Amino acid sequence: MSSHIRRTMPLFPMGTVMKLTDLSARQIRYYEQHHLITPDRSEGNRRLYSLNDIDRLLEVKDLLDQGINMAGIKKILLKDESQAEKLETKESSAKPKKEFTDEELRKLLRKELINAGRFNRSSEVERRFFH
Amino acid sequence: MSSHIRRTMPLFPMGTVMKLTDLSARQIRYYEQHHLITPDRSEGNRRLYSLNDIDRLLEVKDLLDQGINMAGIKKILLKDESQAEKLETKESSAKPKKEFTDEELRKLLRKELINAGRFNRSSEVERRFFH
DNA sequence: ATACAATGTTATATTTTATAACACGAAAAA
DNA sequence: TTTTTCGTGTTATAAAATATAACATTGTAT
Repeated sequence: MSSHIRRTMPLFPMGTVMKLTDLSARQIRYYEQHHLITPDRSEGNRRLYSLNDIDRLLEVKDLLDQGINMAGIKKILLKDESQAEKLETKESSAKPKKEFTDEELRKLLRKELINAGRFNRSSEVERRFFH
Repeated sequence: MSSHIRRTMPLFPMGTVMKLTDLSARQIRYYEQHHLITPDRSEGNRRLYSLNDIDRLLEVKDLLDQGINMAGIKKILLKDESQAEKLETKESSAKPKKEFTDEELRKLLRKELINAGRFNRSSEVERRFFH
């Protein structure tokens, strides 16, 4: 209930997020350009990130480390988001909804990653053996 | 165990701490003058506070709200700290401490900070903001 | 009334962040 | 192979956040 507030509260400036994620400012802003995060702004136009934003950035980093490109990441993360929304509204009207833990969300992600991995495997093979 | 790392990692700049504690920059620096906190510094001399620092600031605030003055607060808070120091030095001399790279420390911290709020009830800040 | 404690306010210097442009290596496309 | 595109680095410039220090203010105790 109030965990939503804590996790969405715009608190952390760029420097803190860079340390927590080991991403460069350039990268973080680039992912924002691609709508993977939408940090709030301070009165003076500085970005303020929430815990959710940082989580998302770490997910993006994971996916990138697995060789998935931005198009794939967008597909995965933004799709998962729309699904979660649908599930939430449906469940909340049906029965007292059960919150997803980050653990469960990550599991969902892994599932989709398998598909993404399959999708990309041939190009990986090409990279390793034909070039 | 590694919660010590998470709670002592210098991460938060002044602005974030002001929001988390509802204290003014003036107040925060004043309490530092009185050695109630000793925040780290960035390469460019900006203060970087840890979760422990923020906890301590909230304690100070509570005590002030109870009408206790700085002298009393110092007595109260610095008393059990000297005890802690004794324990620490005793422990650290007992067994050789394990080496961590900055890289590893951040990774650990990141994990625990992001996942903070699942079982851990040890921190006032976490109780207030991250759970 | 004076002195001190805790905090506010203001001014100035330095650091951090925002924005935008250009650059570059690697991979994809042509 | 040559040309694009992608993801990120780098640099320059402007604005915001922070550091420091001095002086001001309010309340409290002496």
